[in-house]
Amino acid sequence: MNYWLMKSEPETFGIEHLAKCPKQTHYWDGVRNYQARNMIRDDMKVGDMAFFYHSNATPPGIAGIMRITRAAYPDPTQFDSHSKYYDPKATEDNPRWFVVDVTLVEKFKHYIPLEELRAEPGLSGMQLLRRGNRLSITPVTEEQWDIIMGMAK
DNA sequence: GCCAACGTTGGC
DNA sequence: GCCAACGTTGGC
Repeated sequence: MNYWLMKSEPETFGIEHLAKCPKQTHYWDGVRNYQARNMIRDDMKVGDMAFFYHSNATPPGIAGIMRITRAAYPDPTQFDSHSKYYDPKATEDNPRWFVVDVTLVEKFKHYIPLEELRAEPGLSGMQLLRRGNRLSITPVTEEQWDIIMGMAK
């Protein structure tokens, strides 16, 4: 089982949006970076757990946790010419972008701001915290997961 | 295949 | 709104 951190801008799709979806489940769309795409397509498995990270928020930080409840399938927004995620080079036979389904597990009572993550010595190796990191999906180690779960209490 | 120009991300 | 970092595009 793997752990992940997934970024989304709460103005567009935040943890409150996921909470209101039927079965608190939705597909995680709009990933348009090949590295992140490959992790979605090849590495994310049903049962994996993920942090829901609010980027471009005030303050940015981790809002809760999700479970991966369906493995990769083609991102429907790539075929929708009205979507901002439309990709004219993608076809149904040869899709370029993928989604997984995520289900809300818990919204943290205590939101963990980025600043707190940076201040935690045990998290110094986290990919999220690396300078210049822009990847919207990053792996998290079990040790990092446990530390952050402890901080959420 | 190089690389300059350009676009995007995301913290501040 | 600024800007550093970095991915993508396209001319050559």
